[in-house]
Amino acid sequence: MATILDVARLSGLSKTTVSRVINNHPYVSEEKKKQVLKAMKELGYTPNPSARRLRGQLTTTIGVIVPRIVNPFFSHLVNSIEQAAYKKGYQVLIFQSYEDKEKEIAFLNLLKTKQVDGVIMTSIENDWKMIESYKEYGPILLCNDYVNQTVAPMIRLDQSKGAYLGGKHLIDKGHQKIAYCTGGLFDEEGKGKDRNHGFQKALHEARIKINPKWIFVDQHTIADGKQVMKQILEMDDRPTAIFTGSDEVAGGIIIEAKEQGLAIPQDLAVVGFDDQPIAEILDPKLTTIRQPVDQMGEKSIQVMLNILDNPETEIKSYELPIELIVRQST
Amino acid sequence: MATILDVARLSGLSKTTVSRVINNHPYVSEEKKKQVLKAMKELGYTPNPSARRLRGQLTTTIGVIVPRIVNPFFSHLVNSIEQAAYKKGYQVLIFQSYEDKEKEIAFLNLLKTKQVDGVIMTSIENDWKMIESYKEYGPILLCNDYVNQTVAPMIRLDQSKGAYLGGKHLIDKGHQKIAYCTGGLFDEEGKGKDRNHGFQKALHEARIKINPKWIFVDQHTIADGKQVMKQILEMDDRPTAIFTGSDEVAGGIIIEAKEQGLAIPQDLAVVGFDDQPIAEILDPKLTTIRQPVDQMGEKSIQVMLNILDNPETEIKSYELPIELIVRQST
DNA sequence: TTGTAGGCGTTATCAT
DNA sequence: ATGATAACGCCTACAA
Repeated sequence: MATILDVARLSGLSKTTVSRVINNHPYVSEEKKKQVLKAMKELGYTPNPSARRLRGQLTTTIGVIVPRIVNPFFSHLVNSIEQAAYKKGYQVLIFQSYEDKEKEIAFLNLLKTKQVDGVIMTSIENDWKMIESYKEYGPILLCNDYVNQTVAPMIRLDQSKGAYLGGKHLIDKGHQKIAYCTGGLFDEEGKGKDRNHGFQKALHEARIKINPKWIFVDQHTIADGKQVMKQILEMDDRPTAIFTGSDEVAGGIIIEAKEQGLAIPQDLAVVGFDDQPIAEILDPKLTTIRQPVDQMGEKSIQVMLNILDNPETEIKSYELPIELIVRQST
Repeated sequence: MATILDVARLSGLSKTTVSRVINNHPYVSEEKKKQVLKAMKELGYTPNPSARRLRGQLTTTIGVIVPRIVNPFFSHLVNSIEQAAYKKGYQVLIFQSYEDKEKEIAFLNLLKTKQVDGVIMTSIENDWKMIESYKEYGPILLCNDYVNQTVAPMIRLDQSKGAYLGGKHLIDKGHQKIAYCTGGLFDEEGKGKDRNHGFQKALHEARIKINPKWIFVDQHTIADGKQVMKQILEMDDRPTAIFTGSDEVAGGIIIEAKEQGLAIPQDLAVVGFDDQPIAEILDPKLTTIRQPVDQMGEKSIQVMLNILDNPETEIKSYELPIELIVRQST
């Protein structure tokens, strides 16, 4: 592996001059610059990022933490972040936390050791206090997931509004018996509480009481959705509509419902969340809440680079529009 | 950021001793070991990977190149690779080439500069000759995509057989007018040629002539599939079945066909490729060729670590089983 | 069993 | 405009 010294030797100049050329510093004559460039090419020279980082340079790398990349919502989010970063000359390091606290911390350590200039977290596993302690090593930005106070720059969606829109839509369609399905819990304080609030608000406004039997928590996958549908089928008193926390769960519900001979939306209206590709693939096509993934990525990078450039930037929270997409499942 | 020197000072010992503790070397008394561990914890010390890499250590990091992570096939493949790597204490660096030659090379440079111990390529954009020149810096393993000679360890599937199975299945179902849809070209030598061969073989055996009008090249997405279906509908002489290069394209075809009032499989039988989650979501469920993603990841890591451990290992190619999954779309 | 010193490749500082 | 040198944090001969 060729080093800067090799280039220096071959071009008959000093390491310093070579370094100047590499980094586009001034005070290098055109002539010597050419010599250096030629030597670099001849040797197939590539600067060693480890040495650069060790030397304390910016890494032009941003870390992104997602729970799991196989979740289409996150793979699209990562993609949009990466695209935006690339345009600005930044690389992206993708890391899956698998919803594991320790893995999350392990990744945050990259910030400490200057492997990345900043970290974008699309989900939070540890307590914020734990994560906060890493802020001194570099900016941490929250995209998608968020905490309550504005303790870090956040790119967020009004999840509460999203759930409200979904619930309201079902009510407007004449439903009174509405089930609810979340990836989190139905606690006052747990994961997914904002969506819970929004949903509750919609029902409350219409003076509809929530039936606890129709609340399903910790549901994530297509398989989970099928399971939920099976449970519903066994009930004496069944809901006529269901609001879910993800398009995938909604998909599972629809598939299983059809399998069991139910008609969607006549026998059961279904609302998803995310507007993933699957929403248009399902038959009937899924009514869902659209999360503006591309904008989220774009904005995250914009804010992150801004902070990197100007560390004194005020910490702000940005809210992106979330909207209801009505299709055939309601 | 605390360094090894800080730990040494706090524990009243030398850098060497601290290093020994970090790396679990022998010849450290229990007592001093405890002191060191205590100091490390107190300072929140994390070794700096850049310094380690610069020093020429193994990085316990493996790079994976995929064309695009939003493609579910690749996100699942990456996932399985990462899972397998994690079990062995390795990290995975994910990189998207976006089917761009330069980006691919940029990533291969990480090998040169010892950022990763080895690279797993799930797709190849540049000529093999170009890529081969990076082999001197570390092992390059081909997983999924492959070249013709055994010039590198390869984990591959018999794509030709897969396409043959798909074509044969349609023929067995009584079809004579079979269309073909590929993500590559229909050349003798281009991308996707193995599948082309397999498909051609199946038809050839049944003495069916291929109708060039029914060949669609460079098709990748759901939108592409819809487009293909539209083209078919405009034909006077329509195929009664279609074999596609991906479940997504197949999905687009099915969605559009239903939209236009065609019945699947009565009016058009459809075979996909990959057996992605979407295959079971589609209605009717998709008959497709299953690629054993989990096994591919597992095997790739196994072979990679083996080579890392023992660089003289013979270069071999491993073939994993590919199979036809019959569902409702045929 | 423990410590000293040198070097990995780079860039910033300070000469010249 | 160019060059010598120190320093980033770590590991490992070598010495004690």
